[in-house]
Amino acid sequence: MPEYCDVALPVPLDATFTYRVAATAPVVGGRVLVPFGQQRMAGVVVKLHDDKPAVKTKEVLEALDAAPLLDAASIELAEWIASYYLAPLGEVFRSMLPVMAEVRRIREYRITDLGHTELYKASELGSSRRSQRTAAEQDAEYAVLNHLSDREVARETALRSATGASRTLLSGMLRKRWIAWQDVSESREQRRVAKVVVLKQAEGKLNESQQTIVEALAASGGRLHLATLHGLEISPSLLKTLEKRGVVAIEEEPQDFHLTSMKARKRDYELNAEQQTAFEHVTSAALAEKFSVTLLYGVTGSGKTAVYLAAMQEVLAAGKSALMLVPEIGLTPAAAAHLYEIFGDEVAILHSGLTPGERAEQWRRIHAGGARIVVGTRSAVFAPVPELALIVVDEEHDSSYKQEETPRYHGRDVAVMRGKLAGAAVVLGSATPSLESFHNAHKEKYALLQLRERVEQRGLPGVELVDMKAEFAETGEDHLFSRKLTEEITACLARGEQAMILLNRRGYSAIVLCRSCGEKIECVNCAIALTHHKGANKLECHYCGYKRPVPKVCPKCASEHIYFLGSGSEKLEDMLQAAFPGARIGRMDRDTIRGRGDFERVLNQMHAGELDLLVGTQMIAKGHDVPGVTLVGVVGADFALGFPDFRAAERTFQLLTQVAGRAGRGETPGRVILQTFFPDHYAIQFAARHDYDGFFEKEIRYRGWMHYPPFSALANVLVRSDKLEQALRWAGMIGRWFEAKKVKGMRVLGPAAAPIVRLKRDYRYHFVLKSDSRKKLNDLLRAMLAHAVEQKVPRTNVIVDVDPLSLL
DNA sequence: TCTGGTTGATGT
DNA sequence: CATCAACCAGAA
Repeated sequence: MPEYCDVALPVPLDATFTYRVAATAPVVGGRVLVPFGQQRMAGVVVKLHDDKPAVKTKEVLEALDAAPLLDAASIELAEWIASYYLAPLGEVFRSMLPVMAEVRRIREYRITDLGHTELYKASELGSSRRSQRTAAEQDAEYAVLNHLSDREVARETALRSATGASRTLLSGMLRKRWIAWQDVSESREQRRVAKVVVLKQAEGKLNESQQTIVEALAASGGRLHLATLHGLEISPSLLKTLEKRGVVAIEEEPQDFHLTSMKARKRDYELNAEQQTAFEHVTSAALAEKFSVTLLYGVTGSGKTAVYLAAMQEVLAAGKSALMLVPEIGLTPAAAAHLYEIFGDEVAILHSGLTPGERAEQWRRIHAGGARIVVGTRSAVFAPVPELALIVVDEEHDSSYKQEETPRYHGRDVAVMRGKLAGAAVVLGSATPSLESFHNAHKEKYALLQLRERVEQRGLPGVELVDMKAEFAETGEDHLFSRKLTEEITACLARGEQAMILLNRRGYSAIVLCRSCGEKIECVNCAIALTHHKGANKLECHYCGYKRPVPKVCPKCASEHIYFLGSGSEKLEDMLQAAFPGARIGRMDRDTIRGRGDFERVLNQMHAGELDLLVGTQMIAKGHDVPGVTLVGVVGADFALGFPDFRAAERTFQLLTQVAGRAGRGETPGRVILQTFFPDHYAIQFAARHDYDGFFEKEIRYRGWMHYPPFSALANVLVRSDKLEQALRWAGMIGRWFEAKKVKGMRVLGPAAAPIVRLKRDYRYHFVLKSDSRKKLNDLLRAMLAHAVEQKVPRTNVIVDVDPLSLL
């Protein structure tokens, strides 16, 4: 047995740690519980060896897995992510393995000699007070000392509930050395147990109802879940009696992971000619047992999902596995129900609503081979399915695939790398492919499949542009919706049809302004104007969540002339209700949709025809068919075009195309009224014509001129500190280092104030790096981080974002 | 990231 | 001289 193991721990350190192997043998790709500083942590073993390290080693406390959780390809994938995105390996594993959370954090306290002395002194001296500490505080401390003096140790949770001591109080006592603590965290078998009734002997006299139970048990092989028997309306006392007589026994067994006992029921999709071609291509790629990437570019409503599902059925039938990634909001309970219907218990659905425990349970089930079809959001790309043949990334352009915290990976790109390592087919699908993916298809790095027709020969909706500048000039009034849109909504309602209205901004009004002194009311933590939320009667920061009451007078000059400018979805709803008093209006934005259930509920109301109008933010644009919607109004979706972001045009085009695609999903053709302040902008023009190819041609040329992706590798380096002076100093220091480096083929822009210069109390400065070579970029970033750490900048205060989607 | 030790400011 | 937050180093 090797003597040492190298362990990747979930801390922001670019290193693995070497431990001595103890009695239980760790395995590469399995977890171990190890002491780390004062704490215990679970980490992943990446190497077993006999090289005595230079540093002193501690011993592994416990090997948590007898068999690897991660195979060689998964470890390689993790290492690729760590290297590509410059993230610590241990943090990558934490994202990959929900079972990393299966450690129960326990801290035990005990009283020290000093603490005993203090307690003794207190009893001797009675109530005398030695210091200015409050009596209440002193009493609380003695309560803790008394509690601890009665026993060897006490767990933190027990101690605190028994004495009511706060965390601050305990840390104060630790400083005075009256008490001491120890981390005794242990692995926790997260598995739920189920009670099972086992038939022991069927002989003997039984009454009728007892006989029923025994027969039921015998019929199902002598074992039945208690829950199943309860379902048959059998009284608990009856079972008790049988148990006492030794006829049955009630045992506990690890909960079976099957959430449903539905069998996969193959469904025949009716595919049109284009879909059929795509289906055949995807299926043969998936069963070819070699790596390939296909971009499935199909207009909204062309039936991409049917192609994926049909291909996944073939994969399943061939005894292999498939993964499907969907954007954050894409997994409604109805969609899940449909998946269960066709894949039965072969599908695992990983949505954002799962608790860590449920997530771990699903992970184990997949790992054990219990589900060969996995559908989920970003992190589902790591699902440990055996014999992976196909990975589908639906809506591959969607920004929710980018993780905005370490490790800052892109789910689509990880999917491609995983496909490469596993020798699987990867299918990227979208009606508005990202520039990167379409470019790759052009260069024939990816195969390209197109679906040009909507299913059932439905046409794409006609789009009419309304120039809001002209509208204002003509009416002399600043209305949220134009005369044209009002007219169309009126007509739509009169026909008894439904409409969706998009305003891509939350809240009531965007800015609160004092007319006297010009003061904008900003967040206390961020350099951001607060948004007025009328319903909640609060001003809210959309970045850090800070809330404050609506002021009656200006906080700066006490003037009463406070104005509310700009409009959000909340105001739009109000205005529409005022303009169309009879209409039933629903709203969909982060303020009205709290859980997945809310999303589903509003969608159902739309389907049932209980709503006439649905207003909302981009949430309403994301791929859900409501056949009754014949009109889509875009009140505001082009704000981004006013900002200096090289992806603004792409994002706006995608949003407009997606939302326009919501119209005319049923029999009746749809119509789109697109209000804009930039009627001549190419993103608007091409979106209005449903001309993705035209947009791509124009945008790709711009990217080329400007050396932006996909023609360069991009990274954003953000330096942050809660002290302005320190942020500036660190940014300056790193800036000078970049300056001195001057790598050929690399451009470093900055340091510059980040677009949001203060966010969540931190001051932020950033650099944008462009490179003609991925390797050069990666090397430079690596060297920069090493330099920053050397210069004592904490690792977490320099954030490297490779392939950033936004430069915030 | 978390923790503990050191240090310098604040205060009795 | 005690107390406390701010700063920093180290984790195997």
